[in-house]
Amino acid sequence: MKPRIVVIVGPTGVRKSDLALEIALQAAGEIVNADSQQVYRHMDIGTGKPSPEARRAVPHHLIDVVDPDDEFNAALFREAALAAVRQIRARNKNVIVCGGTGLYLRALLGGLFAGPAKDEALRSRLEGEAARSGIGELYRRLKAVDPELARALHPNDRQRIIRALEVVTLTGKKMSAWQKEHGFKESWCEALKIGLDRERRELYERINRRCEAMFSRGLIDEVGRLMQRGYGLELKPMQSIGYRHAGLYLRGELSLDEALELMKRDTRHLAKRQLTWFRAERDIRWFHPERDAGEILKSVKAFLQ
RNA sequence: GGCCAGGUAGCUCAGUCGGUAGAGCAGAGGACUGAAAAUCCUCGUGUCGGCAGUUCGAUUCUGUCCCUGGCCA
Repeated sequence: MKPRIVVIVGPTGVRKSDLALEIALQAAGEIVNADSQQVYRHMDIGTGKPSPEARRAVPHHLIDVVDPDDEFNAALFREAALAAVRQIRARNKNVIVCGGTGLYLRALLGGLFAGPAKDEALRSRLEGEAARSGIGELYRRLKAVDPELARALHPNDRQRIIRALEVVTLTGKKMSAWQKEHGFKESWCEALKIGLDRERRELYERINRRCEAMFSRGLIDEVGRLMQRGYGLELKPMQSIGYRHAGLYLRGELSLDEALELMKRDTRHLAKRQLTWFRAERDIRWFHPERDAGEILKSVKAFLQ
């Protein structure tokens, strides 16, 4: 019989973490983080990690598991998250997955096709070509080797075009074929997916205030400390929301106020993309984080027995 | 009080040598299989400040009034 796990998703700032904590306390659970930024050590304020008190009250997994200059991605996430799930279940506790990174959640619940990891050398070669002859050239090549995927991608989507070329050259098999075979079908659990959302105005208000709070709690200093440790602004997690803005401020390219306003805007945009992702998933049950708190707990308990 | 510059999309502004208007940002919607807090796509009708005049026709010209900013009193 497949294990039952509770999954809490939603846009940034909606109040997922508090609710996950509440559920974990009430349902003898432990939390598995599914946020692509909270995995990094030393990045606390800007990623909105749960507080030390919360982490003391309930074990949180997949937080602070890699350094900012370590490689991390959806596949590594899946592996580590599955290991955490095994541990939790060995302890006879319930698994509460909580996070806003749609791809990570999908990778965890449905798997990824067994394609190759990224090949730095190949990628930079393709990047170089794109820079020289334009991404259109790479798109044309993709169209020749994998017309089906090319049709699904926009000619400007350089990231996906390069990944698709990487997959064919490394495996000799079209990415569209990999995808069709796989289809995220590696389901190993039965998930109760709880989506959290609230009125857009209110969500954006919360995001704005949260960004302000992050600034006043010392986001700029946190970024300064990361740089002192030798983590440059070019690193992937240092380019995430809040960190890149603080970096631009520290380099004198933005005023404090501009940095804050841009961070708010980019966070709002992120929330919207997250909502687009999760709305497309048909098996999510949507709730309001406060108004429906009682109902959520009830359905979680019923689901877990 | 006088002079000057403005009042056009939620914001900043462009424009129409008279044929009822368009960019950026904001915002909305969407895509997403090892970079995902990333990457990418789509979406712009609003008494063109009010009233009157000239005109076949005014947001565009004229007059007047109102508002905003600056300078001078």
